[in-house]
Amino acid sequence: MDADSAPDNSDLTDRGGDTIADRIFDLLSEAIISGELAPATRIREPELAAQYGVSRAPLREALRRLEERQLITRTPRMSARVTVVTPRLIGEIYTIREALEGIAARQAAAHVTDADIAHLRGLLAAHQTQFAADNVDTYRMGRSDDDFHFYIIRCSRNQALIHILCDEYYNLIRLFRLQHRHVQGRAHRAFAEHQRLVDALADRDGELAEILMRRHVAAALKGILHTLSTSSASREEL
Amino acid sequence: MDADSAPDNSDLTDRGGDTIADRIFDLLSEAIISGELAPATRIREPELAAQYGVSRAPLREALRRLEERQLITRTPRMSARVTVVTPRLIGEIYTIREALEGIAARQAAAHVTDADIAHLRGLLAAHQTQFAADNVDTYRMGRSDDDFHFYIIRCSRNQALIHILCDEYYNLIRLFRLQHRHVQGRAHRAFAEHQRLVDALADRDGELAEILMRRHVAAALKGILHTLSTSSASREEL
DNA sequence: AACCCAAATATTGTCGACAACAATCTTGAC
DNA sequence: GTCAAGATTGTTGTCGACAATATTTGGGTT
Repeated sequence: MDADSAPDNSDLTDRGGDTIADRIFDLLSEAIISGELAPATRIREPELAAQYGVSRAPLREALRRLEERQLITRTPRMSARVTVVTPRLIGEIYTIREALEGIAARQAAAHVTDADIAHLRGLLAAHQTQFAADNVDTYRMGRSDDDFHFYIIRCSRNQALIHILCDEYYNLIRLFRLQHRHVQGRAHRAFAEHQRLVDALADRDGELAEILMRRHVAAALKGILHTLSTSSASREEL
Repeated sequence: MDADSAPDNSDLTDRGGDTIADRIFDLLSEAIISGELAPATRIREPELAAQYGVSRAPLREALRRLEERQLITRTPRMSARVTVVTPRLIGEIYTIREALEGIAARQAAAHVTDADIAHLRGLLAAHQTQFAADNVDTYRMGRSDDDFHFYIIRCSRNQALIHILCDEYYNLIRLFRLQHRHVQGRAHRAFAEHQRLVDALADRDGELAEILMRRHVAAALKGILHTLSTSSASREEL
């Protein structure tokens, strides 16, 4: 919208490797979860194609994948729109998350290496220093790789679990946080919970890790619902 | 392969409504989970396009969605292949299923209507007569709508759950059953378990329904692993 | 002034064609 | 006879164009 003149396809054509459709998919995913493409934004294919300097064919393939992941919503002959994540959907997802990340934590306890534990402690340390510096009460959700939850999920070595949680549903959670200016004030408690979780993993205590993770997710949802009920009352209906 | 001459696009062009890409997606899904397109089959786009009498553009969009649902596996510049569901993946999926269908059963107990219960009992009756008639020991998994599990999942009224289980993962389970000639001999026990499950739902006992469903799924996995270990030993390595 | 209907515009869905890359076959050398 | 390198075929990825449908604009009516 603001940059319709410069077709910055440098990133697209330069980086050799996979196809344009795949790269556009990645770029659009980023654009959506970063808020560059705001929720409910109408997506006009020629506009986007021109913006990224590509044809509509690979763009449409990317859109089809985004639709499959619920990042955009399409109706047959009308323009697609960036998905608006409703509180109801977020509740459903967190219910699923609680169960699935619990399983992931349990299985992670069975598969973590000492190097994994070291890496997780490193993430915790980084978060702690970030707290001290920023003095901001938000637990910034990392960019895929450096995210705490992502790492634990991947430690489960369960491909299906990794796919559902990391690829399909975390982006929707991010999208929801984006919409609702989610300042929870739960960061310090979450940090403590993370620490205990890593301790359980270090002990290879899968049962405890599952319980802690389930509580952690449930508490996060509770926090979300709280901020939602206090802020949305003045702003909007559910 | 056997029908390269007759472009049976009658189904495609006639049925008005949604787009060709959507219809091809449905047809290909059916073709894959019915075995018409056997696992590991190489998918050549021009061939399929000619077979269905359409262009490659909508076909590729459909393929992208199939890839996203793991029904086909693609590598950037090479032909796609129908996914081969490994025993490992099936184990992962059943672990997820156990948790998620358990939740679905619990939530279904909170939302089922008397009409739903009646419909479920109708399904049970139909299955019973089918047993008596066919005298075959397989619990034929229905075509989406008339399937027992599908119906319960939908009764949960949880959109995200419905999407993951019905849209994304049940097809993979079907695909696995297709590959492994899954004759479990568990049909009668499964039928009894289904009956108790409906009873629990009729009582609106969510807690019990969840437990029963979890056991039911876990038992199914156990049966699969059993047939796998006894048959694959003589046939194939895992 | 508000509302409804028709022309004009814009956008989507689909198609055929071309370039780049992978797979296969042929040919030649050892 | 076998292996390797080059030519050939086949397939994918991408593009621009066209028809069908949705959206917007403008005009007319109550």
